[in-house]
Amino acid sequence: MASSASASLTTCLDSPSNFSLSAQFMTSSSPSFTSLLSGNNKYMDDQSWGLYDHGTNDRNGIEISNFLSSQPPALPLSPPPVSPSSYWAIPPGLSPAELLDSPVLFPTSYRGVSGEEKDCSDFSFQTQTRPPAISSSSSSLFQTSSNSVVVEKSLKRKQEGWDFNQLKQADFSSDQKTAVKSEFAPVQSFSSELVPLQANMKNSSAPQPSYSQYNQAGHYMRENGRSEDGYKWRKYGQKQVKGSENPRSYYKCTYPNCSTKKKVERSLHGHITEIVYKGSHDHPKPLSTRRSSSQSVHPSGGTNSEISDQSGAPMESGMMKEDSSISLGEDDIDHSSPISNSGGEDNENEPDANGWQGQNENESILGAGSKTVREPRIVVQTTSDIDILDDGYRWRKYGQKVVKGNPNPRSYYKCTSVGCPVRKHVERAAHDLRAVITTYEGKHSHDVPAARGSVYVNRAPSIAITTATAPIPIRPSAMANHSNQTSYHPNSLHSTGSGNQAPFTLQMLQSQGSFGY
DNA sequence: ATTGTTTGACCCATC
DNA sequence: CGATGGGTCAAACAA
Repeated sequence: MASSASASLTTCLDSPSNFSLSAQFMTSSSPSFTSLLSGNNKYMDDQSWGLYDHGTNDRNGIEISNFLSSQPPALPLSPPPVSPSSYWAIPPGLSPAELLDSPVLFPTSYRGVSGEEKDCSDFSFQTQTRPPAISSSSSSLFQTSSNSVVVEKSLKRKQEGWDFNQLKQADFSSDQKTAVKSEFAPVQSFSSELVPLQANMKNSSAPQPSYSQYNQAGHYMRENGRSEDGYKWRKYGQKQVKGSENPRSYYKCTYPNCSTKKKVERSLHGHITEIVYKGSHDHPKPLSTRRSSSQSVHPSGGTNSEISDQSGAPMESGMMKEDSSISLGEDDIDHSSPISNSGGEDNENEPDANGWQGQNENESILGAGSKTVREPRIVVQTTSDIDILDDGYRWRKYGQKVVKGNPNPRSYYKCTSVGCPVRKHVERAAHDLRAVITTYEGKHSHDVPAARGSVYVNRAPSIAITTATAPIPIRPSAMANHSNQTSYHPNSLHSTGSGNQAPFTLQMLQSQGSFGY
């Protein structure tokens, strides 16, 4: 395929310390996203990959703190109908789940490859997806003939000690690594299981929640019997795996004849530390009762059962098509969660406790590109070139500090838009100055400012992983395939410098709504 | 009655 | 062949 698809994986990080990597995949040579993700993947070793190229991954010693989850591949192996949204649909797994569900780009959080993982055979992505926002949508783009996709990431949180989220850190401490693996499934949507985490992330600033709050993740997962990745799972076993104090749960998709399974490891605090998907769903996601209200009415006036997919084919009643354009709005986010709160504001002062160096002067615009993460609560990106981190928003630098585990200062930025609580911090990877780790927190309450540049250009292939802690409003079209998962990182969506273009164009992305789809 | 979880036992692959 | 460990089964239990 001659298309270059840049895919961003968004994952939710439990804590600021976590970081996700955003990567843009150049598929000109046609490595499928899946292939890229899969272990053994030669592409991972390929120098073309910015991250690896620069040795920013675990192999190089970079440790990433918590990784919440990844998303499974629940996607149809075949490309969706023509809707742009479908292109952007991301597979589940990379939700981690839904994020991965989406075909093309989806922000998935990349936890980085744990040092344990050798030779990058396992490429781990962690994604925490906020409940709705994290839909993995990259399925189409990443769809490949390959049946196996392994996204694994284990990152050790290296940053600790920041008051910023002691709570999170505490949890993380227990989570030595988090990884998401997707086996056999080309696309996945990140499991929504991550959603809870995101919610928690969102509240990072709030009074420290008890661990029990974190455990509420399970709540999301069980809502209506389905996890946030949109599928319904039945737990059929649990074991204590040797070498890990975290119990591993085994789930099967409850859809008739669907053999998709997933293994979920959770920390003692309930955080998902690893998700491994096996198999791929050959059916649409079941409609969730929760969303049914918003989905009940089709624009055309039809009911769910009458909704047609992009190709005009009738949708199976009771099922939600992967690439449906149903939007996951705020309603999908559980704001009532004890842990959820205004997210963002609380962090304002946190830095102070740790030698925070406030700076209100430097206003910097990190991103010129029109694509940006719209509302990821937390987005961590690791790229080989900081330029690709542009997100289109305007930022004001308000502080800088050196965090534990990384000699490089982390600068802190706040969105300059009035009333917008979004913040992000950027730092060079400890082991590779060429790698930049950007973490977003909060969600933008506004659109991306007029882009200085409409086209985002990657100088080098990179892997971007973004994580969001809080639900991100998603436009209907954007969420098409990943209704519940991760937020997409704009950067990942940007076209790369390669001559091969992805099936979608920037315009398509823009027209698709937030997340630059 | 239905649905989902828990948990000990069993199966099987690997060493 | 036995030990080990991961994965699955299925009865019991809970909501």
